[in-house]
Amino acid sequence: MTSRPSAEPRDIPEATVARLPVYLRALTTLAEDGVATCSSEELAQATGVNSAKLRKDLSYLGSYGTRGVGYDVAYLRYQIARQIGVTQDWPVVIVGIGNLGHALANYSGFRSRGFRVVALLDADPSRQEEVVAGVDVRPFDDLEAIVEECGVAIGVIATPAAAAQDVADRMVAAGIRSILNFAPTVLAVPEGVDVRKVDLSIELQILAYHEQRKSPHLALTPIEEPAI
Amino acid sequence: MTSRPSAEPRDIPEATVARLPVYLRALTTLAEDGVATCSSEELAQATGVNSAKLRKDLSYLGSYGTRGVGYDVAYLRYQIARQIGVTQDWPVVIVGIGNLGHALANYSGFRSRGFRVVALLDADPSRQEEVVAGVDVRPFDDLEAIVEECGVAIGVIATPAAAAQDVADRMVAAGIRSILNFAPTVLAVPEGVDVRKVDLSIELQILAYHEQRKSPHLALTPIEEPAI
DNA sequence: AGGAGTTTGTGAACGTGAGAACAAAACCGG
DNA sequence: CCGGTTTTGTTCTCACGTTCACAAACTCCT
Ligand SMILES: NC(=O)c1ccc[n+]([C@@H]2O[C@H](COP(=O)([O-])OP(=O)(O)OC[C@H]3O[C@@H](n4cnc5c(N)ncnc54)[C@H](O)[C@@H]3O)[C@@H](O)[C@H]2O)c1
Ligand SMILES: NC(=O)c1ccc[n+]([C@@H]2O[C@H](COP(=O)([O-])OP(=O)(O)OC[C@H]3O[C@@H](n4cnc5c(N)ncnc54)[C@H](O)[C@@H]3O)[C@@H](O)[C@H]2O)c1
Repeated sequence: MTSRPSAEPRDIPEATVARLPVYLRALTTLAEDGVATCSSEELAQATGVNSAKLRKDLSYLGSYGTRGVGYDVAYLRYQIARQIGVTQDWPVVIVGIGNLGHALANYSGFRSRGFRVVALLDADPSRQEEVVAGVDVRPFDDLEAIVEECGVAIGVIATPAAAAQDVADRMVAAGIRSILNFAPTVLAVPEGVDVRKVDLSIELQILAYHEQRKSPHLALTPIEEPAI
Repeated sequence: MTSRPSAEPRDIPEATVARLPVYLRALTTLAEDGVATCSSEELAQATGVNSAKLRKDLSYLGSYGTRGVGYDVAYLRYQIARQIGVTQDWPVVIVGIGNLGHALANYSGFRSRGFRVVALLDADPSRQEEVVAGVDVRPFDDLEAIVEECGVAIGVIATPAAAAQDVADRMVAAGIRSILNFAPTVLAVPEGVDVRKVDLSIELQILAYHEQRKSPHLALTPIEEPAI
C-alpha cells in the first residue's frame, strides 16, 4: 500500500456514508446470531446491495477483510461504528412533543444505536407537566442551558411546520450543528450546519408517482430490447 | 431506437421525482399567500435548490413556464400534482398501530396531500378496540379484504422489525405494490413492488458521521494498530 | 413598433456513483 | 511446500446527476 500518513479521515463518499448504517445493522444482527465471519456476498444479500458496491464501500474505511475468507463480523462492526462515530453516545434534544414527538421519545432504537435523548422541549406549558419515557418535558426556553450543559450537538425538530424555522434558528444559535427535521418545511441554516429531513408525504408521493405508472398496464412487461 | 410515441409519459429521472413534491409544497404555500407567478429563482430559493436544476427538473414535465415572466403558480402546481399522481386520492393502509402508528394515523398531512387512510391494522387484539383519528383499528387478517374492497395500492409498515417481512409478504400477496417501511429492516420483495424506507437511526447516524468530522476535539480515535 | 431587460429551456462540461471484471492475496488439502 | 480455490480490493467503463452558460422567447416601456 502507498504509505498513508496513518489511517486518517479519508473522506467517504456521501452515498457510502448513507449505506454504512445499514451494514452496521446487518452486522449487529449477524453478531447476535453468533456468526463470526461473513463474505461480501452474504452481507450484500442481507442489506440488499450489490456485493461489488459493498466491497467498494468498505474499502473506503480500510482493508478490513481477508481474501479467501471474508470479514470478521465483530471487527468490521466495530470499525464501521467507529467511522460513523457511534462508539460514543451522542446527546440529542427533541423539540415538539406532540404526536410524533411522543413516538420518538418512546423509541428504544435511539439508545441502542448510540443516541441518548437528554431533553424533551415544548413551547406549550400544558405539555410541560408530562414525563415521557422517563424524561421531563421542559420549556423550550431551556434549550440553550441544556445544549451547554450536556454538550448537545444534534437536535430533532417535531413541531408544526410554522414553528420549525424559528426552532432551527434557536438551535443553531445555541450551538447545535446537526438537525433532523420532521416538519414539512425547507429549513435555512448557515454554512456548517447539517440538516436532514424526514418527510412522510414526500415518500408517499414518490411511491404514488411510480404506482401511477404501473397501473395502466397491469401485466407490464416492457419488451423494449430488440434481442440481438 | 423506437422513437416512442412521445406522449406524456417521458420518464422522469429518479432524482427529479424526489424533488417534485418539494416544489409542489412550495407552490401550494405560494398559492395560499396569493402569489400568482414566480420565477425559477424564487422557487429555487424557497426549496433550497439550484435554479438551473429546478428549471431542468420542470422541463421534464413539459414547457410550462413563460420566458421573461416565470411560472404561473396555480398552473404549475396542477401540472406537478398531475405528474406525481396526487390529483386523485390514494387509499392507504397502516399496519402496526403502536407509538409510531398512532402518530401516523393522527397525521393530518396525509389527507391534505392526496392520501386517505382507509384502514388501521394490528395483530394485537387489545389494540383492536381502539378508534384512532376516527378510524377503527382492525385485525391484521382483514388486510386482504380491505385491499380488495378499497383498491389499496400503498401500504405503510409500522410494526416491530421482526414482523416487518411477514407483513410485507402478506401485503404483496394481497396486491399491494408500494410499501413505505418504518421498521429498521431490509425488506425483500418481488420485482415490480416498490419499497421506500424511513429510518430514524440511519438519519441520525449520518448526522453523527458529519458531526464527528466537524469536531476533532472529540477525536478519541488515537492511532491505528500497526498492520501485521 | 422596436429596443431594453427578463427569464426560460437546454446543450455541454464536469463530477459522482454503480457494476462488471479481474489480479492479488489468503487459505486448504495433499 | 505447492497448486487449486475462494474472496477481497481495485480498476475501468458507463450511466446518472449537477451546474454553467447562453440563445431563444417573452414582456414592458418609450
Ligand atoms: N404525526 C405524524 O405522523 C407526522 C408525520 C410526518 C410529519 N409530521 C410532522 O411532524 C410535526 C409534528 O407533528 P405532530 O403530529 O406531532 O404535531 P402536534 O401538533 O401533535 O405536535 C406539535 C408539538 O409542537 C409544539 N410546538 C409548537 N410550536 C412550538 C415551538 N415554537 N417550540 C416548541 N414546541 C412547539 C406543540 O406544543 C406540540 O406539542 C409536524 O410538522 C408534522 O407535519 C408528523
Ligand atoms: N417510535 C418511533 O419513533 C420510531 C422511530 C423510528 C422507527 N420506528 C420503528 O417503527 C416500528 C414501530 O415502532 P413503535 O414504536 O410504534 O412500536 P410499538 O411496539 O409501539 O408498536 C408496534 C405495533 O405493531 C403491532 N404488531 C406487531 N406485530 C404485528 C404483526 N405481525 N402484524 C400487525 N401488527 C403487528 C403491535 O401490536 C404494536 O401495536 C418499529 O419497527 C420501530 O423500530 C419507530
